[in-house]
Amino acid sequence: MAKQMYTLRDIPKYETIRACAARYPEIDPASSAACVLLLRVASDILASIEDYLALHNFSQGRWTVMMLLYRFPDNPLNPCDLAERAGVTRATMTGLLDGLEREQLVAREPVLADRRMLEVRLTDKGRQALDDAMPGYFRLIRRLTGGLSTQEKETLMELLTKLGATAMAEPEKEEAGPCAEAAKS
Amino acid sequence: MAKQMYTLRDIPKYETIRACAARYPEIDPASSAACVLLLRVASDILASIEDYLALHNFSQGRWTVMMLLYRFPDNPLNPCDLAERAGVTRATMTGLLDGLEREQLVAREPVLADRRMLEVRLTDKGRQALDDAMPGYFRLIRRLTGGLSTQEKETLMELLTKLGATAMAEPEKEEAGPCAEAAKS
DNA sequence: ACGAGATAATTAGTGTACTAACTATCTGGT
DNA sequence: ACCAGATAGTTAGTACACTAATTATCTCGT
Repeated sequence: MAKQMYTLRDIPKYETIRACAARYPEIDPASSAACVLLLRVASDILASIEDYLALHNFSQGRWTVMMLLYRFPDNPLNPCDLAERAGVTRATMTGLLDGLEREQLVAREPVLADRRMLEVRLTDKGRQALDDAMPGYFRLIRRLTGGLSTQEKETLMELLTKLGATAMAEPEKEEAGPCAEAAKS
Repeated sequence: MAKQMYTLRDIPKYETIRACAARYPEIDPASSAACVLLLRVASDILASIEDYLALHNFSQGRWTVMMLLYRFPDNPLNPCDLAERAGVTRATMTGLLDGLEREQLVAREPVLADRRMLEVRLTDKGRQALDDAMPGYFRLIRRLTGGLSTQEKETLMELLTKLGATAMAEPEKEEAGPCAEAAKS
């Protein structure tokens, strides 16, 4: 049942890093240990989530698409929007939508105003599948973070925010066109 | 240059979660937000690392193998050991070793005592490649975590340890055979 | 009003990791 | 001594996400 690991790989083990510290002066053991631990915990949590979603025949990517569509029932999204919001390429989104459409969870429809675009909508079957999976999904997340008090969660989030801000201090590449950018709520 | 994301996908956005909280009583916004942020920061850090490794023609998986081999120069490892330590399946390890061997970074050698097994060793070329990449790798990690003080890193690690312990409270599946388990240092 | 360039979606091809099944070898109980 | 079952490594087939190239459509400046 439990998948080996979805995709976030094992990462050099803590001991490995310590062993190397003797040979490479660049190593800051505290930094390395924090990094490894962060990636490992994230990987474990992600694996749990993937395992749960797999029971409902969703992958993380497909689930993300469904959640996005669920959120904007009135304001249909096109594949380009979805790709940007989900953080994948448009090519990947094509594949995700192919799969979801094959199972009739979503439908693609032409946009009259711009024939390059499509509109993607949840079908009734899709909405149903989402309703079935959603409660358990959020129960799982609550359980996964249950070891921390509210205060601790806040502290964790502060530290992660700080960490994220530093870590992201350079790439932030601009990919392609504006792609609507509507409905920012 | 900067890859879209290696594999850890975007994960439902923070706003998405908040929007859903109104409709699903199971949602604990603090838990969800913490989870999303953790996965997002981990994903960003992982992407930075992958980008760096790609410059040296390593993937995370291949890098992990090289680090493991580097660490046990005297006590050669077999593919099964490597797979277990790296957290991938034996089949995946076969593929990683195929690639590394093709580029002459590692060598497979027969084990006389048990003809089912192989021993994997770093070649000189492999050791050289590792030496080239290692300093920058650890400088990157130090930079990525540079936004946190030593004290903050410690707090973060405590929280992550706690979180990880809870999150991992059930699967922990036993996969296959003992596979040596030697050299635990 | 027309053509260059931008944008949307797709297709083709690659890389990586998984499961399942297969081959070869080893081990231990009778 | 031998065979059932365990173990090591590989192969075959699948899934997913990427880049690059392709096709269709739109937009804007002259």
